[in-house]
Amino acid sequence: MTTLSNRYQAEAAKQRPTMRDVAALAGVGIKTVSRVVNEEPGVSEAKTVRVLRAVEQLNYQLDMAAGSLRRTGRRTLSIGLLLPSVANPFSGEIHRAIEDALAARGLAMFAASLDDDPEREKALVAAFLRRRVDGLILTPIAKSQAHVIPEHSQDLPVVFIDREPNGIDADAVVSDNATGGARAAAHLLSHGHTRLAYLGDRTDIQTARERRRGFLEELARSGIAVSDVPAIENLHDEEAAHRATHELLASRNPPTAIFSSQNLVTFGAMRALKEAGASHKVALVGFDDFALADMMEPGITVIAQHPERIGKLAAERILARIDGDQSQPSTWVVPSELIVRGSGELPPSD
Amino acid sequence: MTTLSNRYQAEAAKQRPTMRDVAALAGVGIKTVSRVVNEEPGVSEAKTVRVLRAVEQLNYQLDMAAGSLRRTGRRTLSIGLLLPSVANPFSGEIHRAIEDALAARGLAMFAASLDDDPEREKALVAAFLRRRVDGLILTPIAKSQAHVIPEHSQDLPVVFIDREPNGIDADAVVSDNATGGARAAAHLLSHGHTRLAYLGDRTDIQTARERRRGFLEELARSGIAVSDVPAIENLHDEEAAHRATHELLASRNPPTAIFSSQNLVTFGAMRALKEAGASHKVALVGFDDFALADMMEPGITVIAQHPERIGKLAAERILARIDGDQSQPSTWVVPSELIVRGSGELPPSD
DNA sequence: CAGGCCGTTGACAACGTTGTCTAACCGTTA
DNA sequence: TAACGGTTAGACAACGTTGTCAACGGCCTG
Repeated sequence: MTTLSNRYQAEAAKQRPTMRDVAALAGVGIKTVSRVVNEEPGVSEAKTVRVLRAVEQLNYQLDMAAGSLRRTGRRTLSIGLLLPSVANPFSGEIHRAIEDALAARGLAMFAASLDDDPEREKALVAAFLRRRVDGLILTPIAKSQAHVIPEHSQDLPVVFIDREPNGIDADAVVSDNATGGARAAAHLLSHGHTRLAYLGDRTDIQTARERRRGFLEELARSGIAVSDVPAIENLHDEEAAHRATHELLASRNPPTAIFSSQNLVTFGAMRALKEAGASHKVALVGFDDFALADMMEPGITVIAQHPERIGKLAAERILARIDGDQSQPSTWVVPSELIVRGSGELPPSD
Repeated sequence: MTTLSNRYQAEAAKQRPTMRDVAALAGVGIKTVSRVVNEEPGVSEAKTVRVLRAVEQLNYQLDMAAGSLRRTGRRTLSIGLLLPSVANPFSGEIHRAIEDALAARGLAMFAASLDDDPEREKALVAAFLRRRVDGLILTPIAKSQAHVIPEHSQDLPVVFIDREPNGIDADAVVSDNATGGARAAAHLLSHGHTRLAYLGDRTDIQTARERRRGFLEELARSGIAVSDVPAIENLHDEEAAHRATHELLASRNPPTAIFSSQNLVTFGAMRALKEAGASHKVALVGFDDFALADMMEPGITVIAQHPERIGKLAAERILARIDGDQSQPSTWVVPSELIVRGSGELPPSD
């Protein structure tokens, strides 16, 4: 029975060849095949050639999973990446920068989207853990990352990106969100604005809170009564931001300058300003750069982040940890940068 | 010696727990643990509870790699995705759509960027094969995919996206590139243009050739002398397209309408038109939609592709193949759509 | 009360690889 | 010639899991 079904399989699907097959064809032991395939030294020229020829002939492909099961350290040469969404251009650039750094080491990347959902964060981390990734790079959203990282994985390298983690002591690579917010405030103030407004993302997102804090603190330092500054939050999509901007413009005492703390919010604000014919009247500074910002009318002044630097740094950190770096975890901050394009330099309209 | 080093390891790094550990703690056999963890039937309520408690207590995580090594069919529950670049928004949307469809089945995705480099295509396909992915979804760039897919992987589900493969008979999901190109031509012709130009991507990219073909064939059908239509190709980035557009506008007999066959090319053309003060004079239709196209002045008319539908279809195909669908491979075509926004409806300027 | 059946359970081998260890072989040297 | 060292080679166990199968106990049936 067993014999029959095995034979059937062998004939029907001609099983994928294993090292044993290669060894048989080359007339050597399987360990010799292993040595050749893994480019280990200590195999004679003659046998190396024979093995390689057999590999070629059978089209043999090493099974890394089987190998890493036995290998000391159990390296799978794969790492897990958890992003807000792979469809998000900012995430995409980080992803690419990480890939470039890790591919050079032969590491493959699992990628997944969290949608800023704490439940997904937990489920996807678990899924990657079950696949025994050598490291984890993630954008946290759950309130705490402590119960997400099982204690037994404490030796698993983890690097957080874009947002700092809570309840776990690990490396993080982030933008200088508060400083960037302050930079936006200072820029608008320097152009004479005194009636400003803040439009921001969900308050459970750490970066949104930081940007708001930096913005408002800078205003306070300059003597603006912060209680009078409209701060409309929890705008998670373009439509919400669009509505909020229209309401702001229609209010009794409309702002002469707006700081939008995230791309989709900036888009919503731009659209509302355009519809209201106020693109050239109300100043706008957005957090995070985007394609075609310079092609708008006026060009959109932004606090640009550097996703490629965030990704590169995160990759360097995870590689260092994988290589055994035991130093104290810490947070790396990638500076943001003001890019002047017109919308942020409009003077107060009255 | 061995005992010593084992004990050392056990104490220093407290090895990740295995089923054996869980079984010992719960006082059951390891097969019972396996059954509980994999939610197989045939385990009494009492033992199930004891096993789950032990799993909890040890923070046990199943090792999927070890499991798939033994499991019949060797499913790894992972699939490989090869895109032009994960940083490319079009690719990102496809990626996301695929992820959404596959995550529901517990499949994880390896993602990698090809950069339209045939060598990378080969290397990355091999890397995914070594990891024994259950399926491969890729955007081909090499001249032939035949030697990329080893014969022994013929039972490996493969779906091509965005471009059709050569030298291998497999499922593909693509946009109607030629029809889209023709649609652009017809649209511009219907607005009275007779002096049109084509700006296109590298000619080794199949979609670029198809878009060009569809565009020119439609012009020919309408009696335009195709030999007089400037077709500037091999524009792979924005800067090249920008230069090409300027040259076009400065030529003796400049076109009154431009068809740009790819996003970066469209951006370059837009920028050149703006600099030349011709945004409202020379009509422009781009292939592929992009964020903020409606916010430009004028809005940019495009032939929109549907990356989310391409991704969804590709995911459905790979799942069907994984589930054993043996039907003849074929190509699914996702229709493109003309989106009218202003730039494509400008009349001939003289 | 014997026999049979069913629901549970766990011992065991096997998946494809790599680490360990011993064997065989070669050429040197005493 | 015997002993030795260095190189090459392969037999074997083990990694953590799942498929197979036999054994157990309880219950029903005749």
